[in-house]
Amino acid sequence: MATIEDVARASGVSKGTVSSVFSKKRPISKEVTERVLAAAQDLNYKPNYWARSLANKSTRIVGLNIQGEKFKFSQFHLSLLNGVLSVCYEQGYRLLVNTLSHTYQNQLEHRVTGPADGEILLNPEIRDERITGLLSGDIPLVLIGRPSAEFENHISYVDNDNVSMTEQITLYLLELGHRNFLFLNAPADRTVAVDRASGFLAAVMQAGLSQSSYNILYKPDPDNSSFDFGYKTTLRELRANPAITAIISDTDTMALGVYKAAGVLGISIPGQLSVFAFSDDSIFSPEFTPPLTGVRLHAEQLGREAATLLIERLSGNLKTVKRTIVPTDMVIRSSCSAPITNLGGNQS
Amino acid sequence: MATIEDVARASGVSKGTVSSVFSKKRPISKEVTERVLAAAQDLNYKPNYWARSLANKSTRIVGLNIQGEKFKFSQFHLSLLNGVLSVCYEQGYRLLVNTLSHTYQNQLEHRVTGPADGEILLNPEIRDERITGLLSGDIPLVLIGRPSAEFENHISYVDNDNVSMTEQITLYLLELGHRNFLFLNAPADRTVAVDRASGFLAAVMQAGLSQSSYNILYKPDPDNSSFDFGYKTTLRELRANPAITAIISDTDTMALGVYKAAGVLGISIPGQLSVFAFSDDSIFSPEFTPPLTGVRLHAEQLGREAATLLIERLSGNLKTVKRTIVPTDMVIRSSCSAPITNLGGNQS
DNA sequence: GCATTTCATTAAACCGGTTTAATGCTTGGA
DNA sequence: TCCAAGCATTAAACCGGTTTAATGAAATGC
Repeated sequence: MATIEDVARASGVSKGTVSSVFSKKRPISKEVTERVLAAAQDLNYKPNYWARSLANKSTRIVGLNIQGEKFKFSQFHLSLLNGVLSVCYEQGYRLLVNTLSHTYQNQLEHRVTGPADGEILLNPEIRDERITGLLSGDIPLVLIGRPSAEFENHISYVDNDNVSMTEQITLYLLELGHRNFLFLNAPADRTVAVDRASGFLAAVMQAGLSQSSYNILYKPDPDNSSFDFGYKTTLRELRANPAITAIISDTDTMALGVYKAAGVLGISIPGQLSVFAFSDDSIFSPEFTPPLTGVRLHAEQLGREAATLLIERLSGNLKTVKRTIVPTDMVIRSSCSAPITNLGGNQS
Repeated sequence: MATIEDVARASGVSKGTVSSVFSKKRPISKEVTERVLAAAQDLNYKPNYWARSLANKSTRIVGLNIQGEKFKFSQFHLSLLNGVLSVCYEQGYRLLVNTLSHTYQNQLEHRVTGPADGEILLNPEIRDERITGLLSGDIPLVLIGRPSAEFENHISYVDNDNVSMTEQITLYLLELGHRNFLFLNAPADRTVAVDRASGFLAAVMQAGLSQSSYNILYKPDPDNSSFDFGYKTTLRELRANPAITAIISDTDTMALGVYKAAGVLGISIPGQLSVFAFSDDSIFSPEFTPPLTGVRLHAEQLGREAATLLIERLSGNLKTVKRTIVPTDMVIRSSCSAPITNLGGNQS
């Protein structure tokens, strides 16, 4: 590949001039510009990305940091990614997906500064090593999801209002008459799970429910299939406690597992069991049988906002820490209804 | 951020030595290594990615080239991406998603060499400018999907056997007794659409069907929603020609649109209309009502193979052009059956 | 008409690493 | 004991761009 030196020589000017022609950072006479461009064309020259990045101290690359171990993109991430990408597209940024195993990254010969100008970090955990790691390299950082309290005032983030949202949807189910809940929550170490649990608890406490009338279970591991978790857990819990009339599920995929379990058990939705799901972002949930009631998190907008926030910061327009709350909205379809009144009394 | 120079000074050795300690490319005495590492720790030093890439002429970044304009990831791409990422993860490569508008990239000041060591190119079109562009920069290239004939022997690619696959599924529908088809194909400028069309045509010709008994329509634009296209087109075509008994649809999302249209028209699936879909990779299609019959393309494996091929090439183990065919398999569920025998005769 | 400003251009330094060729020191063999 | 080989280390060149300070020519002011 031809270098700037070659072009300079071929067009009889200095490196600096060629540089200016390409970067347009300094005026060059029309005549010289044309001569340089012609030579560049001849030699099929393009400025080298890395040399330029090194000198400019900027790459126009945004990093997407997903948790390391064998991560799989889900429906939710898909929308989120589309949001991030659309902003990158508009702003001329490339997106780098960080996918390196911890063992790889911890090897001495692979420990380097990130190639990106800034990072978007997904699914923050309670004490997230990634945050401290990135913070020490002082590259701009935006989270999607709330960080743990210690960082809350030091990092920009984008999130839904998980606490009050969950409180509201629980109230909705309570008003329908439900008194026995199974809450299939996100993995326990993630802040989103904590927030949803506290919103849920606020509502059930307010309604004066006893501890025995609800059960919060956490998806064991991000690697596990949501569908399987929904299916198996529902099967087990519903057998153990037939009094349950409402299940709140982490995602629509998980809800599908709940549907399947209900089918196996011969339990009708919503007649005998109401199902509610977060993350109603897939095109499929309206087509469930029955159509799924849930809350739309607007993953795409979350992605857009996060990318916008980060790029704002990178371009120097934003100095302070900023928090963006993306509103959610409930979409009521047909998977939740009043429970069949059980005249035989409440067993625990 | 501390540089290698700082560390060298602090530990009383030369830059070269520090470099060797970190890159492990040359032995350094244990004593010196420890001294350097201690100094690096003190200064919170990490080698600079860009500088290293520049000197090494390698970035360990794989590029994913999606077509430029306002691309949205679909369910299919999701699986594909997961496949690519899993290989990157194992091999210590980062993934860069190329998302720059053409207008941006064509600006002189933004025309640079790619930051990636190699590229995976998605959805090749008949005469794909991206291919010639990348080829001239002679960076290694792997396609997912068949390139047009001119490149077929010059580029490695991964693909399904679209022609014979489509022929087979058409034969399957023919054997069920269908004689009037609507084929909702991928966008016309993509090679996959050409291949599927020719497989379809081979089967219907073989069966001696006249031109009036089938209709191939192409999704107008990659930006359009598959769901909407499936819905609106089915509505229109089925009204115009009620003789149609089978619809072959590009994706499961599109099939969902077909379902919806059938619902609106009061047409039962599979009783009055059989629906078949490519790309049965989503977790949702088994849960359609009725469960969708389709062909699994194994998008994740396509992604894995492509990434593997590319990385093999990058590490120098592979010199020649290679072609990988990922087998497909039909998953027969309940959306296709024999058409209701129409004793009233065939209208065109 | 002369001093001054403006302007395009350039040589050299710089970004932060890696690598080559040279250096001096220790080993090993005869 | 002497010379060759092996070894860790270093100074300097290099990767391919950008940028600063200096230069000389043209344009401007009075």
